[in-house]
Amino acid sequence: MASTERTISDLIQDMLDDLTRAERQLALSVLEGYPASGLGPLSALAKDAGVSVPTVARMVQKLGYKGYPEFQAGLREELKATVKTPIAKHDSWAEAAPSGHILNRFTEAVLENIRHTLGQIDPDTFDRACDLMADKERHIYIVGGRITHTLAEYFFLHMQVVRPNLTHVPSTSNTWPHYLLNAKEGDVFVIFDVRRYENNTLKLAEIAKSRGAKLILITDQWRSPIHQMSDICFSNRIGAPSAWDSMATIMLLLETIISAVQTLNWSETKERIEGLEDMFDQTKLFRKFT
Amino acid sequence: MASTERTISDLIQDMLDDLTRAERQLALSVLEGYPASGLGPLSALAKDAGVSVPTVARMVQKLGYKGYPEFQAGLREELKATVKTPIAKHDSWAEAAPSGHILNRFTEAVLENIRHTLGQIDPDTFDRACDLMADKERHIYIVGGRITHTLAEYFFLHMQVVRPNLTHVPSTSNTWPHYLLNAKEGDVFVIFDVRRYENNTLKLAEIAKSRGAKLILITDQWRSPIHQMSDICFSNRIGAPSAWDSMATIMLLLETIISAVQTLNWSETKERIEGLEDMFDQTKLFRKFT
DNA sequence: AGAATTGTGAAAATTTTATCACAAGCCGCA
DNA sequence: TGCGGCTTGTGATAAAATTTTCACAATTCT
Repeated sequence: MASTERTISDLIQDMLDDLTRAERQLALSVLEGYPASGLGPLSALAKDAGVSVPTVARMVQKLGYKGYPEFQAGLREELKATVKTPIAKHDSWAEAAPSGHILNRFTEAVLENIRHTLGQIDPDTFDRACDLMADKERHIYIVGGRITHTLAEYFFLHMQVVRPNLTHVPSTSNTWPHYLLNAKEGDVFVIFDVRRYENNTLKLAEIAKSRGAKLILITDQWRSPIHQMSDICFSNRIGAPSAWDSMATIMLLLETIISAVQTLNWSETKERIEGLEDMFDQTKLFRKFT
Repeated sequence: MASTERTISDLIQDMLDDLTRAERQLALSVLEGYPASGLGPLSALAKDAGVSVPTVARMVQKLGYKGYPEFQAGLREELKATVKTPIAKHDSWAEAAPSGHILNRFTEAVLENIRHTLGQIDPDTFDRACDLMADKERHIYIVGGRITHTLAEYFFLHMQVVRPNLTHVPSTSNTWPHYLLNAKEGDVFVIFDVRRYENNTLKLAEIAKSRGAKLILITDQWRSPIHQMSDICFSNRIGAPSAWDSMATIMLLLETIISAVQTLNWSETKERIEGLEDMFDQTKLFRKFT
């Protein structure tokens, strides 16, 4: 490389703060498909980023290039240089950090968790679970424990938009017996229980089961004892280089479920979502869609 | 042309034997600086390979492309795909599910998010942030918004064990002005703000800043407006095939931070953890671990 | 309301591509 | 050696695409 070690990507990143809306939109688009997106025609890039052609032209000059072709030449130069590096292997995620840095170690572990967890999920079971949760006739109770109640809440928050008829039950609270009074046959309990498994939650599961409810369990690889009575059980690998376990994989699973359920109920929940979005939409950050 | 696994490089190599002298010369030149050399102007490539312009034009058509631009488009396409980590290209994560299944689509998107996000984190910044959060002299305020308050709570929950002196402030609540009364110079605000950015949170950040606090912002790729006044900013890619964004990447980041901070304070953390464990054991909240 | 930013549409300048006819070069073969 | 057949380069040119720039309107921000 002729000039310096600084890549165009770095250059753009540093400028990111001083850019205006459209420019940032463009910059992010360039970084998004880096470097391929910058190697096509200018007009294609503009359309891709959702900005106008002149914006791209102005931006390129702001970056210090005389014109778009020169900018492209820079990208190609860089590309040629990186391919030469034998490091093409991706053993480091935070590329700027040494491979032993916690950023890389942790990420590596979580990815391994994801691979393991997803590899074990039976899609039919998954679909069945989603069907259950999409069924608006059934009331859904979402039960979280000491650590998992934040996950439960997150799940609740989103499911609330997708469908009516659900309740968030913190198993740590002592009010949960009241909720159970209303539980009826066919209702669904989505129960979070990871180590150390909580007695409260177990009790709650037992009672719910005895009342004829369906139990969907979200647990770890060692499986909460609840799994013996649960109808559907998702076990997630949660190990991490930390004093605690990682819930990131569970988060991924939850979001996937939300997405699936939302799709199942799409026609009916679309309006709910749009209404909500409108209510919360205060930002002018994005161009209006036309 | 789109769906097959065959790269243009393969295609060229296979043809290599049937080519004439000038064509082979060209082909080798393309492979030499693959793919950068093919992404410049046709004339540059010709000169590079030491062949004439028409030779390149003829060759490209021999490869089955309608013209040089189309050939370039193919290269770019390929480049875009290669940039995806081998791990992310794995098209079936839930191996039993078809590759179009939401389980695979969502997972792939999240992995791509992780790759992007981690790739942009500067490890020095990360370390600096962790140092700040490990400093027990500073009081730490953790601020979440409408969606992110669950993340904030999760973060709070764990940081609480690692160190004293921290407060969880839900920006949605109207009680937060009270918290600010106590904020003093040198304190740290960890602020969560993803689209759609919340005015409450922005106001809170402004006031905190004006009182001399350090601001650590956790936001999305578009960056909350708060980033202009923040001392440290982590931007996470959060796009997903869903009506909502995915917080899984943020979760990963948070857990990594927790792990790093915990390591910094280990001697003290250890005792706190043990104390906590004892307390929970005594109250029999958990089943015995065997 | 005024300033800054951005998009529109278009036209002009430039570059790039595609092609052509033809000469020059290379090769095997008699 | 010299002859055809094929390949390749030259130089020129037409066609196409791309870049660059402009003025002005729309918009967003302050």
